Amino acid sequence: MARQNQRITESQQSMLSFIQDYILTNGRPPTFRDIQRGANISSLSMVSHHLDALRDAGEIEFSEGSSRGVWVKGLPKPGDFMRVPMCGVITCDGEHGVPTPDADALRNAEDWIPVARSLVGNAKMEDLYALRASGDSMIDAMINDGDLIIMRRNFDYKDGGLYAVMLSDRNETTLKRVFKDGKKFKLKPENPRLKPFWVDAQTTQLQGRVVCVVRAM
Amino acid sequence: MARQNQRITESQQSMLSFIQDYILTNGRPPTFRDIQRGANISSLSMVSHHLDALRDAGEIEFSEGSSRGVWVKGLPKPGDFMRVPMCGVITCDGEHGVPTPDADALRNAEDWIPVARSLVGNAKMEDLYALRASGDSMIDAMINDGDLIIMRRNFDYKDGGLYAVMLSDRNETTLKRVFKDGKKFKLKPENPRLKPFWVDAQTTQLQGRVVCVVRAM
DNA sequence: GGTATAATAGAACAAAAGTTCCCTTAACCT
DNA sequence: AGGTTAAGGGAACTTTTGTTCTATTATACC
Repeated sequence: MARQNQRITESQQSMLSFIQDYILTNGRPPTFRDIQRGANISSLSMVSHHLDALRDAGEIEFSEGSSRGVWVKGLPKPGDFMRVPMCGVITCDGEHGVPTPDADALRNAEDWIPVARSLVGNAKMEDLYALRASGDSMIDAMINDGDLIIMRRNFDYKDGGLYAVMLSDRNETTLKRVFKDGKKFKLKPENPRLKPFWVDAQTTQLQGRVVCVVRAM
Repeated sequence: MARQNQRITESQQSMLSFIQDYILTNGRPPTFRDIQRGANISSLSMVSHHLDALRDAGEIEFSEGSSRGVWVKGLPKPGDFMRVPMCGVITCDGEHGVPTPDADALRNAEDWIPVARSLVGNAKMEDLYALRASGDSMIDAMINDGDLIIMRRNFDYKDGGLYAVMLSDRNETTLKRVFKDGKKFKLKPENPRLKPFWVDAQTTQLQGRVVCVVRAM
């Protein structure tokens, strides 16, 4: 039986760190010989042994019979993330409003924000874009100056969500929490200290849904 | 000269999509033979040709002479991200306050949140943990019910940052924006409608710094 | 001290994977 | 139609890389 089932030795630990660093640095797993060199293991068979031990200990997993098949458990994989194009600034000063970029603008953006897929639900990458909030005009929606706002085009309407709302009669686009109320929309600022108000559904367009707000500090 | 410097053919495009999908699904790049099978390319030499074309078009990059060396440009790499352990809930009702887990609690957390490294600056992974905000008691700090708060132990003090502040005389821990003001700390709620107040630096401990706030909707 | 057991080193081997060559087919131009 | 050029197909070849085997050294136990 494998004695190493519980604890791993020092050289196995250093091997594990090397493999993790290698993956983080190079974006792909190392070969056995990469590991031998990088973690100062004396022979290839030792690499193989230690890998077995690490797998028994539940630290790594690897697909046998194929190259570069080692992976450190729990390490994030590229598929856990998406890139979202950065498409401008929300000022909400009435003049600019909330920008709604088209497909071309999305594809050719120069700035891309990496975002965990778990944050954006089942949204397709083509439908997502990011905006930067400017000023404190969205403080009612609990959005602060500098916040990153991730928006989704082609959303499925969900009552009570935050939307980029276009009021065509006032020629104004803002972010508000939206509820359907017969032939009217109830627009409710996110801040509970402010009162909701109603608008006519005919003169109202929901241009995008706020999927996520990120504030780095 | 290579004609394909500008545009890529249809089969090259489908090859590119396959490679991207493969990386996202498997977490490592495909081999030439994987590509041949997966993208229905008739021969290995065609795979090689198309890869050259895609590289000339700036769509991919690859390290020659080593296996699984293809990478789609712009695709996020594991090194772009970190995992942050989820360590409980902030209620801020005076009874619980803001939890401050120790190193062991961090390592053995059951839930891990993937976070873009660009969000957390130069913080080490061991110093980061995540909390879930509960209730609207932190609305003054522009933090809403359900928000994900990423905290950092072992921070370097930065004037004007959001901190988990422990007031030992009141036996209370809350999140506030902090400024040094002689021998006192000025604690300023994030909401500009509320007034700041001062506390004695001696009876005050800064237990952690808020690095990032994430709100999924 | 001797024996059994595990750890180690080194090399050879086998499989996987990248590279190249040559011939065929299609497209294009005059 | 003929010739030139690009695209495609297939296979052989070389390098990279995973696997295994055996002889050797260290360790533990009696």
